[in-house]
Amino acid sequence: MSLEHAILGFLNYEPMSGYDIKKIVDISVSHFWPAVQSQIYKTLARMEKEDWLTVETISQDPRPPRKVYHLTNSGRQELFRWLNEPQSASEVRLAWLIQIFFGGRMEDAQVIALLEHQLNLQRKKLIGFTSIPDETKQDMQDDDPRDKFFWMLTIDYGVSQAIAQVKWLETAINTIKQGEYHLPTIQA
Amino acid sequence: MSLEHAILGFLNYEPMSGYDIKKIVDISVSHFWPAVQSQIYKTLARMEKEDWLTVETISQDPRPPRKVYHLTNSGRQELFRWLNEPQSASEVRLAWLIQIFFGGRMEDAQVIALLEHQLNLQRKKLIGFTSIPDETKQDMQDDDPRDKFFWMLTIDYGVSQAIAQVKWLETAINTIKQGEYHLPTIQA
DNA sequence: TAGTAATATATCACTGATGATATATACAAA
DNA sequence: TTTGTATATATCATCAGTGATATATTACTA
Repeated sequence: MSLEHAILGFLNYEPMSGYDIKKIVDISVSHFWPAVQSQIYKTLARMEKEDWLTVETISQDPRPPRKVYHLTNSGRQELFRWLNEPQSASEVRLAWLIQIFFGGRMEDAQVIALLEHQLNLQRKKLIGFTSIPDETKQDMQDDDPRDKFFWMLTIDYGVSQAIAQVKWLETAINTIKQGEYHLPTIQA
Repeated sequence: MSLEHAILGFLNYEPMSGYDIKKIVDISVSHFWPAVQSQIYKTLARMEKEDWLTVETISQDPRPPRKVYHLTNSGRQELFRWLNEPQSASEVRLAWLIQIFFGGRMEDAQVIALLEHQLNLQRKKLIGFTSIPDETKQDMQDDDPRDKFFWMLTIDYGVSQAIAQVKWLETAINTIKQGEYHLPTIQA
């Protein structure tokens, strides 16, 4: 239910339409909290019922009217209540790792192919991350430098996790290629 | 929909009841694909309808009968079809990172508290990971060494991701404490 | 002796998220 | 000229997953 709170956070910057929110979600938080359009619209409707938002309908005939959402005091309160609430463990679902888990029943070559596929995906992700700042430099010109700092911090998180994953994938591939079925050394 | 395929994988080891599957999921794949009991039972029922499984009902009156599920040829085919299918990007949803994203609208102390909370969670996770092999050593005695190798590989993945996260959290906390709002250096 | 953990399954309301479809206009590029 | 993209919203079937509740016995333990 954190999409609600992400939306509260964005509307705390400035009033926006569902369309605006979809765009900003895509370029900012989507790498750790994706949201499709239908989910955003449904959530906005629910939030309005909860009196966290008010709608300002700006008709622009004959185009569909812009429904610009504004944060209410109640909504702002809910945002800051939630920002103080420690969140429990992060949710992760890795279908590809289920495949690796059952790698014992596959040929080496097949497992390696799956790992190399993930390696490609992670490398592409890394390229995507490093290109985000350039793409959005224009939009971020007038942003608060403190807001910008935390934005960049979340990108840095994605980068560091992707790098760790690339390294793990490379090691795993090499271990299998060398035919060394020693248990990987676990050290914290 | 990968719970289905995880179940196919486990039943490929040997026939099991829903109860057995719940137990083995908890100690093996739950750190990257958690499943509650109701979800497992619902999925088993669906899989039986799809003819991927057959049920052998072993009555043990007056206790509820054990419904032992067996993989069919069709189910085994589906398992190996899926094991060959490259999976797309991994799903991640990190509510706490949404909070950090909006850290610009919080006091430093508050953001640091949130980061330290995550640091604790990750450190506990690491301790949990390193203790898994001891806990399950008995159960794994008679396991295939190749199966065991890939099991340990997935644990190693969790460990490496957790270590990377701990390092990132420590760095982020220090950066904020030093009041240095320089953008973190992104380097791939 | 009372409590609780383990064994084993069944079912249901709910919700977050997905994916598809629909409508309608303006404008730029091929 | 047609195709695609951007603007902007609406709705719906479907599903995976959660959480709660229910039943019923055995066996251990405080």
